[in-house]
This record gives sequence, structure tokens and C-alpha cells, in this order.
Amino acid sequence: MAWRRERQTEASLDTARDGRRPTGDDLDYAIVKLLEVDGRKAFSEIAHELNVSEGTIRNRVGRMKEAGVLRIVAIADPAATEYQTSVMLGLKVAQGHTPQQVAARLEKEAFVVYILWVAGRFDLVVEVVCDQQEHLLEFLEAEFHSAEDLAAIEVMPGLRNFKNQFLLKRIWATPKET
Amino acid sequence: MAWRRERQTEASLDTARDGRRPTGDDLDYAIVKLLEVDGRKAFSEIAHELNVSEGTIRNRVGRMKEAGVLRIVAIADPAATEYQTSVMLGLKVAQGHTPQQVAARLEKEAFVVYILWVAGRFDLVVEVVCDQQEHLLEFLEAEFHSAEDLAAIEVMPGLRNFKNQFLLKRIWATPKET
DNA sequence: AAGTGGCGGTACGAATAACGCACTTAACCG
DNA sequence: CGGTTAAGTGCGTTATTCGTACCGCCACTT
Repeated sequence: MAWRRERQTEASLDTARDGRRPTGDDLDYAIVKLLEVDGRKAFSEIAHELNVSEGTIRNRVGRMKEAGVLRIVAIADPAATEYQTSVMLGLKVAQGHTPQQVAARLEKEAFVVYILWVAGRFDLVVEVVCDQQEHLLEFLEAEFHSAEDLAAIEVMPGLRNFKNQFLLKRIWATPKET
Repeated sequence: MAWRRERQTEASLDTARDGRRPTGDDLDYAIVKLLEVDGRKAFSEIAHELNVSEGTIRNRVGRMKEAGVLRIVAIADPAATEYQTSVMLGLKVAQGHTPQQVAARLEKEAFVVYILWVAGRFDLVVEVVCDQQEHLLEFLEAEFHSAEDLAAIEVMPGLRNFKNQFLLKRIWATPKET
């Protein structure tokens, strides 16, 4: 869990009331968990459920949104939504480099929507989504084929997507709100 | 897009006022577009922007949620969230079967969160997410290793996920709200 | 062609929730 | 040990949502 924050000192709060309430990072986590089910759930309700004040929920959610770790969005029916197919890449990391390093590099690229470190034939499985074919080719050339930290690249063009439980490929484009 | 509805008869409404306002299906679509950016946007604001009453937005959103074509959820940043690592499968479809057929079969499985038909070494790239290891093994055995429509399976256990722009792996499980 | 039922939109008061701000508490740091 | 900062809380104000009744339109009935 990367919900770590700095302060871990709130054990006091925990015992402050009977109905144990989440402390520190767990609070953020608990809030997210509730919001994942219903993104419009009232802060006051959440506050009541977690035994904290409404203001706290508001602050935490605001902070998380600000920090970019949380977004509340509408999702239209996957069956009704069409998303462009992408490219799947199977990468073998070159000697002297680590999957982490490569992942760290690729992570920053907007076209890269998914990076998974795996065991087996590849080291990394990466999905790239791009609107225009030209961009894609340029991108592959620049970031993959001419990369020194890769020993082998296998490009598997996406032909059709049958299922995608996550979607939401590029909605993140407009981060500012209100 | 499957935003089609029945009634297309509201052309009258369209011209009823100066600031043209979305008609019929377009209204739903416009609402979704706004909510995709900010899932917590006030109905009253949306109403004002689209030149309809707040109640209408409320009704529409409620109906869409009811119908299951719309969900408003929180999404946590992949980098901050830890989700159990999954298994990536590279599948080669057996002679006499098609990727579509196999995909259609796998699509129904809850553990399967992603299916992509690709060109290259594999026919299908499939991601499986599962809480418990045992379930996963059983599942692989039952649905993949003993499947007749597959010629080859390559299992690539996920070691670590560096980026996942979509997430939302299993949230759809609880469709009802409030 | 009038009657009628259903569906969707609107209006408006009551109930709720969110916001802004001042205040308290607790940790951190010379 | 005070000063400083960051987070949580309480509360009055503002804004939004909810409940409900009403209206208009269309389709279907007889």
C-alpha cells in the first residue's frame, strides 16, 4: 500500500473514541473505498460512517484531488463506449538495466497507459494508446526501438478489444475542475 | 455510441429558446460529458449550463444510473494505490476456433478484466485479476489449460504494476447505490 | 375526436449538504 | 519550552439536493 504518509503518530486518535476510526493513511483509503462505490456520496455521510467531521472529509478529498491521486468521474456504460485499440508491447530489458528503471522512464509518457512487470517471456508488458497512427510510430521509434535499456521489443498491434474492465483511457486529460 | 433513445420528437424544444439546448439523447450525452470531467458537479450547475431545470438533470442522471449506463465513481491514482497483481496471459487460439469465440467465452468470467485481440506472437492478450492465489490456479486450470479452443497458453505472472491509467478493476461489482 | 394514462419536464418549499472561517490540538524544531 | 505549521473541529451561511405536486405532450383506447 502506498497510502503511506508522514505522520503515523495518530494512534492517539484511534483510541480517542469507542467506534474505532481510521487513522492517518487509512482514513484516505477508507474515503476512497466509499467513493469508489458512489462518487457522489455526501461528505457528511462519509464523515458519519468514519467517525470524523465533515470538514475533515472535505479537506482530505480536496487534498487528494489536488495532489492528483483521486478523481471523481462519470463512467458511461462500457458496452456503449468505444475506445480505440492500442498496441501491446512485450519488452525485454537489457543487461545492466532494471525493469523499474525502464518503467520509471516510460511512466511519464502520456501515450503509455499501462505498465506491468511480469515473469516469463517478457520483463514488461506495456500498453500504448494513441489517436493517430503517425504519432504512434514516431513514439515507438523514439521511445522503444532506439532505447538503450531494452534488449528486445515485441509489438503486438491491438486488433480489437473484447473486454476492458477499466477503460477510462485518456479522460485524465483535463485535470482542473470547477 | 449507443445513446439512441426512442423519442426523437423534441425538435420543438430545440428551437423554443435562443441558447439552443440539447435535445433528447443529446441531453444525456451532454450531461455525461460534463460528469466525465467532474463527477461531483452540481446538478444545478449542469442544468444552468444546458438550459434545463435542475430536476431534469436529476431525473436523467437517476435514470441513467438506474439503467446501468452511467456510474459515478472515484478513481485513485495507480501510483498511490496498490491492487493485487494479476496474471497476463498470452493465448494462441487453436485451429478451428476464432479469437472472437474464445473472447466471447472468456468475457463472461469475472476474473477476466481485459481481453485484447492482437497481431503477433499471440492471438489474445488477457489479464486476470483474482484475490486469492488458489482461486487463480483453479481458474487457470479450468478455463485455460483444459480448454479445447486454445493451442498454447503463456502465463506471465504480474510482479508489479507501474502504471495503470484505467484501473477500476472490479468496482462494477456493486451496481446498486444509496 | 374526446377521454385517459403514462412519461418527462418544471416549480417550489423543506431538508441537507457544502463552504468559509475561526478556533483548538498535536507534532515538529530549533 | 515557546513558536510554527499542519490537520481536525464547530458552526453560521450559502447553495444544492430532495420530495412532491403540477403541467404538457404523446399515444392509445373506445
